[in-house]
Amino acid sequence: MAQELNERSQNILEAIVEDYISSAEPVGSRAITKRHSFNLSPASVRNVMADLEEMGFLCSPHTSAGRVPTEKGFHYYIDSLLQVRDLSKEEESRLRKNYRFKGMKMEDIMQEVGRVMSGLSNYTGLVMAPKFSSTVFRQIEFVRLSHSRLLVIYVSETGLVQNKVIEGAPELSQHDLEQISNYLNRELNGMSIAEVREKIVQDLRDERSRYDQMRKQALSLSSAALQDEAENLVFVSGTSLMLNQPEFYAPERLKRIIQTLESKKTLIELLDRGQAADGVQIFIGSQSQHAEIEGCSLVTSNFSNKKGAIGTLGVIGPVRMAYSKVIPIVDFTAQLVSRILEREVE
Amino acid sequence: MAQELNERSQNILEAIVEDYISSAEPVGSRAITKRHSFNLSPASVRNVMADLEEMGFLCSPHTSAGRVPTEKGFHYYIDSLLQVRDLSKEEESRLRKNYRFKGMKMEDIMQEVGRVMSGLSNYTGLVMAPKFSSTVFRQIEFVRLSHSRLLVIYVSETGLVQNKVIEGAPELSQHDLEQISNYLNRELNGMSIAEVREKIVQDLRDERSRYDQMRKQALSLSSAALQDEAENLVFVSGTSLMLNQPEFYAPERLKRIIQTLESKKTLIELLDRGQAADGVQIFIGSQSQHAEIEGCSLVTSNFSNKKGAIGTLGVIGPVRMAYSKVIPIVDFTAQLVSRILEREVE
DNA sequence: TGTTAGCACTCAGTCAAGCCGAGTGCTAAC
DNA sequence: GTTAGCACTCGGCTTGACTGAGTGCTAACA
Repeated sequence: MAQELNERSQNILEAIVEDYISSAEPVGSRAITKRHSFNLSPASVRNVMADLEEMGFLCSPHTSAGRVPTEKGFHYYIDSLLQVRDLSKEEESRLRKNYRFKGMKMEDIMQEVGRVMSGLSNYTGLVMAPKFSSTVFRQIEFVRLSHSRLLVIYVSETGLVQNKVIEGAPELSQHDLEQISNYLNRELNGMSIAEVREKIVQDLRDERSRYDQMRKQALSLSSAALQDEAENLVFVSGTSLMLNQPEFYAPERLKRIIQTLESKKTLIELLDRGQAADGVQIFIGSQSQHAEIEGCSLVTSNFSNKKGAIGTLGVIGPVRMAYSKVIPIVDFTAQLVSRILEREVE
Repeated sequence: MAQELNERSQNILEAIVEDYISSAEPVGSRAITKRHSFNLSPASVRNVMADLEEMGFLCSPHTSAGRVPTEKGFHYYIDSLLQVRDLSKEEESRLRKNYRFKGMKMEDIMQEVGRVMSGLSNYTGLVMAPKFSSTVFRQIEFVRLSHSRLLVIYVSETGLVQNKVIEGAPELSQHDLEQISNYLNRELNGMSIAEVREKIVQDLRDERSRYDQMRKQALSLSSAALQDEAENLVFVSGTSLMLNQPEFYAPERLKRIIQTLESKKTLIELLDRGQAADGVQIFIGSQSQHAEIEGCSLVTSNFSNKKGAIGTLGVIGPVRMAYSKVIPIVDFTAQLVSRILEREVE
């Protein structure tokens, strides 16, 4: 896979990819020699381009139309040619100025992060909040809504609030509920939801719970409340920016993409895959293995706190994405959000 | 405005509007005589069409292109020609089958309502939850997130959960907070948020609060918590369905529309206007007075419970909307949601 | 007097032909 | 190894002819 290219070929491939990124049009040999000063004639560039095409880095949509980088070409560009420099202090602080989180609850922060990332990059922003089960339990409250309906509210350590309605349990009074929540708040303090789930299963098997009525009720309530809880919260910002991309200007395609952004199911799968590894991840085109976002690339990074709550954020756009601009933005934002989760920044 | 039309003109106008709704193409005289059996020749229809055009109900995009209803034409159609029959029992129950709300929390119900409405109508669904200030207070809880940050959670009587982070108040212990929430839960029970706000202002002026420390703290905390709280929750479903409409297939237009659906600000204004009156409201095209959704119509209806919490839901699509199908859907859904708010249906 | 057949006219859309220009590959000279 | 030159390709644009859907007008008809 990691074919060797001599320096000239590398330079020309890089030039083609960058010109294509900014123009969305096939790049011709003359255009290259004009925009970049290689001291080479178009004819020589053509020779190199022919080689690159043979190696599979480029392809031409038709005989007389210049070349377009293939996915392989983009891969090579990203892996070997693209130099992402870290942001300078000034750039960082300029970026940081876009973010205002003071006094925001968790969902709003996630929303806002997506919005800003999208605004800075000019592509669609995605944020997946930490899986609920990976967050650390902070507090649970019960509110009786009606005779048979009970609202359960959990708060995670990071301030993420989840709530759920459960049916049944009409016999418990507000007083009982308070006792139960006090008990649970004491018992479960500092555990992750995943651990809480485990503990509940164990405790329910435990001998003691057969005799301690309150304990038993508490466990079965929280068990019901934790069942099939929506695991993922995904925030999408800047859907309309997809319309800036000329390559998406086909009715059916656009519809599929917008549907995908709307339904969030595919997005969760995509972001989950990004979560497998650390640092900035890049999925180019077909790598994503989702036909509905064919022609899209995804740049993601994880954010987390020390307690193991992991979320993922990123940017989705055309394969022809301005990676050199997007990567530092995603990288920086992920770090920033991690610090927010740790409450080092407010 | 309410011009008189003889029966023949009415029939022809109705036929044109309906043909145009289903085809999105200008309607010609021959097409009319073919699809509907008026026992009239195309030539006679043309005479009538010319009159209708002169009166402003129709217009022709160009000399040889059939006629398209104007907004005025649509108005007349809706006001005088369209007969919306109520749903039959069977239809109702068929519609009802699409909805499953059991065990859902309020936000999810709102989401789901939008989704189903959109799916049934094939247009984009909008739901605006009752203004927070119009909901009835049920319970308030405080959770300390960090030294200086406090999470406030309110639950409304309908089970709507709102939360907010407030800064400051580091001196209050968890015990203090419990006392305060107990106090507030007792004092504010059954009041609407608007009333709560009023009460807080009055009470803070009240002599007693100067001497009662806890009372004072409680009041100032809840005052901070209620300040500039996001009033409106809007749910949009089926954005991608906008792409089904051929008339929106222009880059800039589509972008504006999707942006509008995304930012929600304009939507709130629109839905607020719908809230002014009871029953199904219809805003046709320029009536909405928002250039960014030029060419769109909006069908809305309010839902509410007896305690005065009012929300609005509806459907947005092209002016050329299948009103006869949409209106009963919106109407029925609004009634259904009202009943859910009253907890007559679960 | 209202209805309709007939006719001339208009105009968007389609299709083919032709031109243009951007781009290529090959070859021969430097 | 580089490059100038040249023949060739092919998509995109323009042009013009044609088609068909539709109109308005007029004159004849019931």
